[in-house]
Amino acid sequence: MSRSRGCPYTAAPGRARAVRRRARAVQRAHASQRSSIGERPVTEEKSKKQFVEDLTDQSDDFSRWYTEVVRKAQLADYSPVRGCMVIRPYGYGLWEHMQRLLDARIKATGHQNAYFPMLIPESLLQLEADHVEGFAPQCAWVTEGGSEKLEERFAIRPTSEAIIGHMYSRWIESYRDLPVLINQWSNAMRWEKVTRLFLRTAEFLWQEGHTAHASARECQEEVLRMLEVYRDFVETDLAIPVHGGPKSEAERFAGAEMTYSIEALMRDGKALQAGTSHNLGQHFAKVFDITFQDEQGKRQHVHQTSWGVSTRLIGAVVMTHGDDQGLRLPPHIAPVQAVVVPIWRKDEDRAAVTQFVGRVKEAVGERARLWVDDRDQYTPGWKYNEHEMRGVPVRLEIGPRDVANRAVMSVRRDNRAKEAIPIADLATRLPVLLEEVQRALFQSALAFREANTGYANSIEEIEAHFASKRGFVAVPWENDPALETLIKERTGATLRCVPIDQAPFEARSQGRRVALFARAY
RNA sequence: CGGGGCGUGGCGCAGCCCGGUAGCGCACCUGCUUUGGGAGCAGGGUGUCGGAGGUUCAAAUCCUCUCGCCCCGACCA
Repeated sequence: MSRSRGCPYTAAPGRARAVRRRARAVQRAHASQRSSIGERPVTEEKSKKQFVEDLTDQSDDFSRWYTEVVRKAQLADYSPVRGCMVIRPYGYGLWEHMQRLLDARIKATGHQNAYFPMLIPESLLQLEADHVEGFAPQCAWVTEGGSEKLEERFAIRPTSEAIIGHMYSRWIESYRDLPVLINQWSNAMRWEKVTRLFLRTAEFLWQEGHTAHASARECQEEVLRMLEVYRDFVETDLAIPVHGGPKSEAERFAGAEMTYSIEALMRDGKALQAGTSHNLGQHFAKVFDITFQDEQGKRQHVHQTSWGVSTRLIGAVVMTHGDDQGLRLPPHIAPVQAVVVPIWRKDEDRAAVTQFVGRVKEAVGERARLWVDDRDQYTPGWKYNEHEMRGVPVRLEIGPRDVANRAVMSVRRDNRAKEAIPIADLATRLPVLLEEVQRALFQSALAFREANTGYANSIEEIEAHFASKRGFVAVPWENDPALETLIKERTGATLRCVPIDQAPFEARSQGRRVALFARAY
């Protein structure tokens, strides 16, 4: 038969089975005081079998769990350059699906893709004072070309407002040129002191949208439109519930008039900013001289927005859905949606199973991203663990018994529910099953967030909450920078955003608008 | 950027205190038996001990510097 070689996501050599008993024991001792918010009550009941043996439990050391799972599932690896990472095919596959789904939404809202250069002259960066103050310390600089020292050094883009502002000033003359709605998919670099795979790396991949509008009203509409695009994308395709809304002045993007974000809650109870949308007002228009003639022939500065999400979203997926057995990937972005594990004992079985697997592939066709794991050197049990660790949403076991029944045994990754699916039903049942997994992941993340959202009316109550717990705390809020600073000093929690959708808090807020506070990544 | 920890075959580690021919498990290769929750036996290959200097007859081991990773804090997307 034709072996399904060339699956880009094939696992490499397995991992050591030896459990580091001693090391684990030490870790547990150290971790026992830790907040156990990320721990599900049932985890203790692992009864007889540890399905995946060599992964640190989330409740033992969440950071360690994260790093291990990212590397063992082969999402990414460290590079020789400090703070940079190599995104491996399985991780890049996630990114490609995110790109595909988000790009479609960006285009559907009228934007076009373009590409601006990575090198930004220092003089351009310096034009906007807040902007340069925010980013200069984080810039990597190019000072030489070949063997010649450059007259002016270039920053490797930390973000592209400057270069894009420069170009827009040349492209925009009339109100008829507006709005300009451009997005770019690119890399960016920020010289970070502390880095974590995906969450904060020196170089990262992202998209950055940059738009210019004739009016402030239109500009603000764009800001909120894109925030909503992000919310919908992250909730629908990544199955991560988020709160979206404006940030405080303290958390604002360098050079922006107002910053909006979507905020997600990770399983260790820390918040993660998953996307941002900025109203840049006319700051950049003024310093880059981006003007247009309006219908009355009057010269005006444009109003601008910028918005972005990055490969950090991969980290968000890992930390929102992952459990002690490894990743749990949302089917919409899973590089492999269903893995087929063939099983046989005798040669006759093998032939029959192989033939049946071929029919299964045919039946599924393009309805799901299927991979037949027919690698000979691993046992079925080994493959089960491997694919669970890598988060494949559905496993299809096919052995002699299934061939006899003309069915496959499906097992969901999220809850291990088993179901025999007759081959005749597979084409319709599998896509539905994948949608069920997608929804279940969202629901469980939502339930987790609700269980980890508190409510506080005073600094004392906020302190009391963070003394023993993590998660979000909703606080009735009217812009109060002093209180915000106090909360940060006393609890380490920052104002994540003031949710636009206040419905989840109404029951307890008595009509008062709340802001969300949390310790954050 | 401060405090702590760790760098030894592909991975996980022992050896370091007390200097003396570099080891174990897994993985990998070959063969046979296996395959419904990380298979078994037999044989085999694998190391500039993170890097640079120093001390010494001799350094994985002692000293100095340096690079990287992890954790906790401060700072920032």
